[in-house]
Amino acid sequence: MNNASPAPPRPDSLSDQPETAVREVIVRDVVRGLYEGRYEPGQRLREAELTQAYGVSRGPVREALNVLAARNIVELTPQRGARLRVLHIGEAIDTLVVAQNLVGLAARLAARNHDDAAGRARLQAALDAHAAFPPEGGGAELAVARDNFYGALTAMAANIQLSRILPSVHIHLIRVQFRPMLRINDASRHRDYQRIVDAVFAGREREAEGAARAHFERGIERLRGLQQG
Amino acid sequence: MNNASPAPPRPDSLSDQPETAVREVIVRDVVRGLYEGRYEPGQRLREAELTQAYGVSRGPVREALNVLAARNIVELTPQRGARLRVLHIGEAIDTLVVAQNLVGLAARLAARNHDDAAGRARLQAALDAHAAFPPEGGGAELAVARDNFYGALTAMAANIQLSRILPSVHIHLIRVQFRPMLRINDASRHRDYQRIVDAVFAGREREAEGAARAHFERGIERLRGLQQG
DNA sequence: CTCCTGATTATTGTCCTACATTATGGAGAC
DNA sequence: GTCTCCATAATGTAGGACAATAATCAGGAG
Repeated sequence: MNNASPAPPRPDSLSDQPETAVREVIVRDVVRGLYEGRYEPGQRLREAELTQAYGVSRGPVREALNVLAARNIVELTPQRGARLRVLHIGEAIDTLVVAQNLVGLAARLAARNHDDAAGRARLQAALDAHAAFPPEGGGAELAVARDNFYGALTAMAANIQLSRILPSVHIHLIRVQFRPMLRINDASRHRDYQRIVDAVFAGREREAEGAARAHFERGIERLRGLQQG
Repeated sequence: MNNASPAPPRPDSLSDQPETAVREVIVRDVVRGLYEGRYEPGQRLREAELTQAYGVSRGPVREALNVLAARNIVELTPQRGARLRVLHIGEAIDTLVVAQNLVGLAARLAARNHDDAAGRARLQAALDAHAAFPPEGGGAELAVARDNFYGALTAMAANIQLSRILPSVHIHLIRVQFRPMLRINDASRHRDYQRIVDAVFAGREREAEGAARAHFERGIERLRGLQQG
């Protein structure tokens, strides 16, 4: 059974573990559903509905809800079930502050590994894919492209814990809720990404970290403005 | 039933959610068991054994395992069950690097809130409790005291996401595995903590962050030495 | 009319049993 | 000695049942 094939093709996802389970299917679909608008923050997730919707029994549904709760996507109150988390603005800012640090760290470490050819290729591909979207482009696919960019960046950082934790920050969920207010256009975001990648490829650690932090700083400032005004 | 009593007493834990469930009892006991040596890394966790040990059915046991997997405490392989995670040295270093950044951030934010009286009190109390242990002191209680220190620090940072994520980094699990190699004595750790607290209380953000980062830097260096040697 | 109280209902938390699916280990063939 | 095939063990899921709790609603006291 020693299959010597080099690497299993898994170009899309950040998940390292081969989660075959139904549970993961549900988890993924809920997250994707948030991107696509099928689910929306605040919505209640009743076990009965989910069992019907996915055609599975309550066991896997409950497990999926637990996973989603662990990832802070749903709020789980003991006898009252699950509800898709609603971020108020303060929490969104908190999230961005944490993400700012972690992505900054990722960029710094990635720059340190700037001679990793596979990492460079993946990062460049993710950047190109992100650029391919039209300025008014789609919601869910763009979100996935952004995830892939951050995934490639953290992969190049070669820090397992970082790869594990950063997705759990769920930057994209902020987007789902605050898209109208943030209105960062795709072009400027792409410029930010490009700047990060340039610094990373050149091995300039501090510049890479700074560029990553600067990108988040804008969103933070904008949300802070909304909070006070 | 609108019980107007102000706040339920929960002074010890970082958990904000009132998890009544059996699941959480198991999760907590496994973590504590790791501190106490009842469980050890690499050990397999069979559902049948856990159902017997805790006197519950497979449902809650499986849910607990999922939660533990989400917190990176157990490794869950699709058809082969759960196993308490074994960190090889590289992963331990990765963990400390991430923790270094996050705790540094926490210290900086805490310093920014240095006028928060309640936060100061809690942090001081945690520091005192940590100091109360004898230099050769107990394992599990000391680990809890350390957790409380970081809990108080992040609480004072007043960043919800940080409070949520930092515990999931599970710095303490490194200790469980690498205690013999690390041999940071309690006195020097306490000095580090004291330095952080001093800077925090004085509101010196950069110094607080630097002190926190320096504390982790030692452990990282030590592990790097082990890795190469 | 409002507020409080008690019963009804909906939903979750847990248990139990059963079966499908998949890894693991060993027996036997070559 | 290596390989194939099968028995065993363990997990993944289904489905039904019941207890416990929260939300809801009806009715009565003031």
